[in-house]
Amino acid sequence: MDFKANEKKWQKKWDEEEKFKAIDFSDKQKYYILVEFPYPSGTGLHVGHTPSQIAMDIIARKRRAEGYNVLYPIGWDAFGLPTENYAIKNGISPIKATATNVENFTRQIKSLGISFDWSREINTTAEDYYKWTQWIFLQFYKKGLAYKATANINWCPNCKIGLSNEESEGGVCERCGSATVQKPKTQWMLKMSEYSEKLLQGLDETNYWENIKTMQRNWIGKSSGTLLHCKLESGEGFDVFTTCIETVFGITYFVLAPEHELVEKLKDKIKNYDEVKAYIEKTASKSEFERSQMLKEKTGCVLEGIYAINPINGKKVPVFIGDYVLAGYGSGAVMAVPTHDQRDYDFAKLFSLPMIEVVSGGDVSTQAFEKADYLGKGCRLINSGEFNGLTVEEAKDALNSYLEKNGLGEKINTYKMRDWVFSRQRYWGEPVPIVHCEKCGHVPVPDDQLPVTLPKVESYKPTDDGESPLSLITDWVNTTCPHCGGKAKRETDVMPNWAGSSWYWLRYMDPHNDKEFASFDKIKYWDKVDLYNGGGEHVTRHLLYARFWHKFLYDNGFVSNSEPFDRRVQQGIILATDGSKMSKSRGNVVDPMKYVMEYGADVTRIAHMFMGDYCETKPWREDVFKPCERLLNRIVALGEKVDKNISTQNKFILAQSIKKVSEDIEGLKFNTAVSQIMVLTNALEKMEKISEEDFKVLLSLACPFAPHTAEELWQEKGFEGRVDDKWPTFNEKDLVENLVEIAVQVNSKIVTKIMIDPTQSQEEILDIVKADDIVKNAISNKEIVKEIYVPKRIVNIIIK
RNA sequence: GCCGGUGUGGCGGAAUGGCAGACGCACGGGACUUAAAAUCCCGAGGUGGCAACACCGUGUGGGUUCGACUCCCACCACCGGCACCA
Repeated sequence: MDFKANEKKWQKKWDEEEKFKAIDFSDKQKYYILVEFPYPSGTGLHVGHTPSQIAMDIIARKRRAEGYNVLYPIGWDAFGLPTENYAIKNGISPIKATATNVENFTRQIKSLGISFDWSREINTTAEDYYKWTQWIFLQFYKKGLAYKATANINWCPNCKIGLSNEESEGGVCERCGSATVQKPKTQWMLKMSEYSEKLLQGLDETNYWENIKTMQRNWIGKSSGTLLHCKLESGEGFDVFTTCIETVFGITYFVLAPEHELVEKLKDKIKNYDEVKAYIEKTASKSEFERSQMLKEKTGCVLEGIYAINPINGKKVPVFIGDYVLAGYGSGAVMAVPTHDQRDYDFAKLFSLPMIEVVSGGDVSTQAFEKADYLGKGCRLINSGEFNGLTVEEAKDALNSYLEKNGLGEKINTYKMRDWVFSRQRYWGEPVPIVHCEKCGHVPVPDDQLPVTLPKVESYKPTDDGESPLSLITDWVNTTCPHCGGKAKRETDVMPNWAGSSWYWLRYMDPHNDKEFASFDKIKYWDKVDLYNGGGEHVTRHLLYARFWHKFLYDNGFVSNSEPFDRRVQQGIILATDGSKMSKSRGNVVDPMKYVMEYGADVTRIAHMFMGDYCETKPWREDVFKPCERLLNRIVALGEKVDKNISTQNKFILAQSIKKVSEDIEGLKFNTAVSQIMVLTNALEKMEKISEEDFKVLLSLACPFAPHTAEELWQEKGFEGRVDDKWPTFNEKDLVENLVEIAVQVNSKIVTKIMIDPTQSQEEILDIVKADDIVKNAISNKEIVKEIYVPKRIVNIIIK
């Protein structure tokens, strides 16, 4: 068969008959499969995209054959830096570049025979899409969850440009290689922290892989502890957060983050303010890179003349600032107990500060005796006044109630997860739909004026002060206030790349709706994404952002379910053939289209799946293409052996294959599913003639992997209907072979192998085994202590 | 440092606690061919042996069990994520 010609033929036919169109409100049970939509880069489809698209296509095709109404959509996550940079460099508009790339991607994906419902194609850069991205942003704004605040951006002092985290990995500018610094800038933020607990709890409602849940839990980083209300000698109050309130008697000093508001307030009382100021400035100018270099090396500065009172015992202790205390976590201040916290210990050594041991059972002469060392070991408090003698666990409770009763503290939870910096100083993104009016302040653009479209300028340049390129397009920036009609300026920041992907699965449900982002009825019908496939790198980014938006929409009555995705799975990363990372700069990127051209889509699809475990990281291999091509050719050749007049002689292997292939597809074990198709093919090849049933089962099982060839052979043989009309089933009783070889062990060593009828009773089988000459010989004159029979597998006779 | 994951022939990889190495690749031998490619058949974990066979084998060391790649404990190596989170 000419695979390639055949593939074109079927792809055209599928297109014409809209075979893969998902039907809203169909009576069939719905099944929603989602792959992360690609970023249409200029380099075309690569092997980072193809395995997941093929794998999910296999599941989609199986589900359709099983009678489901499958939604398997595709679209483009097209805002982003590469396109913007490409556009700047070549002086063409990103819109044009995107259109070209999308066209290219579409052609490539279609050539693989992926059964996407193209009628639902979306593009995050289309005005009728980002209109709704902006609309959702405004819902956040109206609920007080979008606000402006000063946050740091990665700034390259050499290029004079703000960089994304990806562009400044390791604290180095991707463009020029110089060290980046943190530059404060007023930016839009989304109050994601408010959803910490909901995002954490919601994981229990999902069927994500356990490791994905764990990663998100760690990222959210909940910890329970005590907020201790403290006072300075001079009366000013401040809070510290601690998870070890049992050590409160061991406080010998406090440390504030350099950015702590109290420092500025105390300016006049701090005797060494010059020194303090210098330290603060030094901290601020430290780049991410420097900070990571300095890791664990403590620095700090005492606030001379400032003392704080330990609320538990009224003791007066000094106050420091130190950059090991993070402004953004807890209350930005810590109580320091050097005996029971290694960081405090290091700091105390540096400044020769006193130490008080308050939990017994450790040795604090050379290092701290930390909570990981003492928790759950029955250690008791010392040097802690009336709390002496309590175990750590008892002391926690006792101290918390004492503090609460006396208004000195309360139990709280804190989270590592921060609010989301939602501004980018870029061109190619969704404009933030806010207008700045001198009189009215921030004014949201009214719904009927959405979308705020990007100005279609011929060229634009990055600014040299860190502002968005949009700020230079004055025609666009100057506008009128929707509220008072006076002069106003548009917000020039755009949204981050993650915005468009934070709700796209909802748009697929109703992609052409111009009244709402998607109708509630359709959202209710399609419900959760049943199976969501994506990359591991998105677990703490996109996947978390998406859940956040979805939960917000749920809380405001726009969607029907509080979690967007039911099952989340990950494909393994494909490495270069030598096991190194694939990258453009190394020039080792594999182009899957090369294989489609050489072998055709079906062989390429099977080869992708046969390469190894779908979920494991693995190098790309070429040596799987030949055997997969051979497999297809052998299946084609088997067609010649089909004899209408015979019935199957292969009940067992057919049943076994249906079971194995079905289960393996469900379990994402595509490699072993292919193996089983090979096993079945091998078995059928050994036959002189095969029945129609034999061949039909083979084609049906092969269809998700090699749909074009399966369709064609089905038609060629004149079988009824289409190959994927139904998924084959089997009878349990066919799974039982009438003769099985079992191993016979004496004292757990194999002595022989015997053919038995597995339907016989254990007694009968043991009798047959013991009648065997070799076995007889092995157990002669010995006492049989125990006999073990594992059905269809093994007999073990224990003798003494 | 913390949290995940992985470790099996020359290679990719299979194995509900039950015959380790399915299915393939590469390899060797053979058939077809003037020859090659393609295709087909046979062989094959390692060591020793002409052989039957024996011994050794799933990162390392222990343990549980009639029986362990699989379960438990300790450790090593590699990969991924987080990382001064109070």
